[in-house]
Amino acid sequence: MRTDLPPGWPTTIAEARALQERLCDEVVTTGGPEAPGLIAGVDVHVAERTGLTWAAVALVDGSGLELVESALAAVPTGFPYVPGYLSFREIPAVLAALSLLDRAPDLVMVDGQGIAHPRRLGIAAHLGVLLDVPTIGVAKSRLIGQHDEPACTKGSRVPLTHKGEIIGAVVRTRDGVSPLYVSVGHRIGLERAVELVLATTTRWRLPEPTRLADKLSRMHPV
DNA sequence: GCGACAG
DNA sequence: ATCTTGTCGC
Repeated sequence: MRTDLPPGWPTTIAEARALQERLCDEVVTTGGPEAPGLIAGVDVHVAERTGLTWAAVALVDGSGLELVESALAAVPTGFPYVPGYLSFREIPAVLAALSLLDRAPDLVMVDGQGIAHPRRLGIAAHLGVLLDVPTIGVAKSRLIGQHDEPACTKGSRVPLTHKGEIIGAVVRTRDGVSPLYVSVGHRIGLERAVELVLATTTRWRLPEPTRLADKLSRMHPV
């Protein structure tokens, strides 16, 4: 798995936008692992006080959903939060954390959008292209697109559309909780992405890989 | 010009 | 994301 930060990493919005417009053609929106043996969940926390961006990775067994390995890494915060450019703020830390894993994941679930993005390259899609590994975007709120309200029961879903395209699905992962925004990251189809998110969700709103990564990231040293 | 806006 | 305790609900 290629976890090195590519040379010429953008430092300005203009450079970042140019990179997104160039990389979006490399995203593969079909396929997906049938039964992923190892699924990684990633989450990031920015510590304002220390100027550090922490990334946590939770590697979960695809069948039993138990935690098999985890990693935590910090990198100096190098990019501001600008809607549409989240990857430039979080990916450096995420790659650092992924590089610490002993085993490579068959699938990565990212806290954020996949192709449900203005230029179809949200953080999950961007990370997938860099790693050349299947990824799914699992966001807690909407960035772009319109949709109806899904029924309140677990498993209910409605399409998320934008400019006449289906860019994701709004999925109720538990009865009565606010829905998740699931979108294709890389090397997977939307149907498979939604199936895998639901299959890895147990008793909480977030699927296990992402939930465990979130819990871990809240335990960063400082 | 005005409002929206992942984490 | 972050600031932040107790509290409402199942």
